[in-house]
Amino acid sequence: METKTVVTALAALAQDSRLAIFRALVQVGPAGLAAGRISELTGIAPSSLSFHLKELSHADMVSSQQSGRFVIYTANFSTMNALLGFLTENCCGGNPCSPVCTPACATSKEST
Amino acid sequence: METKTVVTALAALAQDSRLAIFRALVQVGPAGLAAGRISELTGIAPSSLSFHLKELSHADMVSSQQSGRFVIYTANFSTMNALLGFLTENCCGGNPCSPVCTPACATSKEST
DNA sequence: TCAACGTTTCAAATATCATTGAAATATGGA
DNA sequence: TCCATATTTCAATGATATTTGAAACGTTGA
Repeated sequence: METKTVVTALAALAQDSRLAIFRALVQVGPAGLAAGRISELTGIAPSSLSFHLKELSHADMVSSQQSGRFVIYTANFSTMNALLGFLTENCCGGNPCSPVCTPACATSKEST
Repeated sequence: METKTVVTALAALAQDSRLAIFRALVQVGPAGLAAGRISELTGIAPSSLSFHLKELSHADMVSSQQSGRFVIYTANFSTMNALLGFLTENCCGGNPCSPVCTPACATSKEST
């Protein structure tokens, strides 16, 4: 995972509305949520929500798929895990300061 | 860990200079680095560095201690771990989507 | 085709952040 | 005490982010 990518991912999460959105999606799991439902749950106005979803999408923290007239958003667990892995990488010069493991969730994949 | 705290921590890391600073501190471990040394390693100008260190410090991502005329900065591993734990919390509604463990490093403590 | 619904785009206003250089502060040694 | 070193503060500038409402877009069902 590149530093630039990590900064983008962190920036995507470093905002009240987006963190709320992302957590809602993480907690609902792979089924995801329609944009309108996210708006209801979080109280974020549709246009503002769309802006933040695009931001999260651009950071690859969420994915979307059209379903009828709904757009379903889901958390990108693989990116989340890559992000978490990056932050603990090379901790203490690579010495085993303590057992480090990569947090994982369903649908996780490889990361660099 | 409160949402507000998490946003602050994420925002602290979501910036090129600060991520570089933090990673340098993570990799050097508990021994830490003097401000001037961080400036050398990262190429960040002293005044800018000081700004970012204050930001990281305010987010409780780093700690500092005076040592002679040097100020030694160290990564706050406990906060980092709390942060990582928060992001994986309640994943998929609390269902065991896969083994989730809290990444850890030396000197880690409790978190909420 | 038409109207309703769900979502996104756009432009403008406001707020916040990052960088710079100069000056200030504090520590240690001659 | 005086000077050099290490770090921080300050003010100003430029750049980015966030929110809002109105309008546009695409999908569905009548």
